[in-house]
Amino acid sequence: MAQEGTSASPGYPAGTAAERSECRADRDPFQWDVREDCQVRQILDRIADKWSLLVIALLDEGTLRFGELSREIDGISKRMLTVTLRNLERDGLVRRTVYPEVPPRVEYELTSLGRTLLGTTQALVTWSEEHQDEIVRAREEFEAAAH
Amino acid sequence: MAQEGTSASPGYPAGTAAERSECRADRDPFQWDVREDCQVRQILDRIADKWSLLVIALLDEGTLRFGELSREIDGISKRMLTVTLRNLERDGLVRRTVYPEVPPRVEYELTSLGRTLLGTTQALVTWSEEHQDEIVRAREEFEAAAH
DNA sequence: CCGGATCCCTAATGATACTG
DNA sequence: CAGTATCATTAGGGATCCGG
Repeated sequence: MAQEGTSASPGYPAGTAAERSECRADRDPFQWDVREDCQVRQILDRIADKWSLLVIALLDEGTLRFGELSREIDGISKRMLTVTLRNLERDGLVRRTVYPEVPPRVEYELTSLGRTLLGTTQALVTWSEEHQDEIVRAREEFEAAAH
Repeated sequence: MAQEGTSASPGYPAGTAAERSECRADRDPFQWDVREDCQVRQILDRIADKWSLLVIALLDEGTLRFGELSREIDGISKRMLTVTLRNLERDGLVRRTVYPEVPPRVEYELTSLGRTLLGTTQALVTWSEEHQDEIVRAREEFEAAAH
């Protein structure tokens, strides 16, 4: 338990308070802060993650159990699903509810914060669907050009 | 040259034609295809990439040279910038122009296809900026709960 | 100045076995 | 069922040197 998660769990450089406050400073106004230790970068790294995007998009449909997510997301391992869900829970995007039954049941759903992300993630998915042909074509051309 | 790129270059399973055609099949209509070998998943993996997002967002401002990108994106190495740019070029999102001068000059800009992604990537960045406080708070609560 | 090719190391991820 | 712990693997990414 020392290198889990897309980023380390407790992590972040010690004294980030000062850095955080001047986070958006001394750059031209049209550009957002791209510094590595910036909140935005860290959040982006979590959201724009291979599995996180899929989980969020799936939870659009409503509450799902661990096993359901596991089956829906082709190729994810139990481990990565756990890690991904924990990170999302940690960031307040997903709520985890344990029902003290036997056999145990655990349900996941988007929080209201998580739901504010839905539009954007869906936009990404939609974009991918709409442009996959163009991209495939571009790849073929690129390959053909024998760069 | 055998393990570069966010995904392998020539890659993709051999006979994907059949799979591709039935790609969106036998699932409920409200759900997109999440299969690992699906185009959408592969494209998503490329777009939702730590560096790709940053590069695309930066190229919003216009044409940039390799060195400029390198300096703007805090923490990226020459190598990863090269790899990222080549992937984006390969997918037809970025155009690379070499000027046969000495010293050489290479410029990168979004293609029209790449520009169709801008709205979405910016939305992601904006979302992150707007909600960073909530997320930081959620993390602190989560940590406090000593889960 | 813009990268390509290599070497190398660490972090990320998969597989498996175990538990409440 | 829903994880956790451990081990093994590998792919991501940095450093460096080289060529155009």
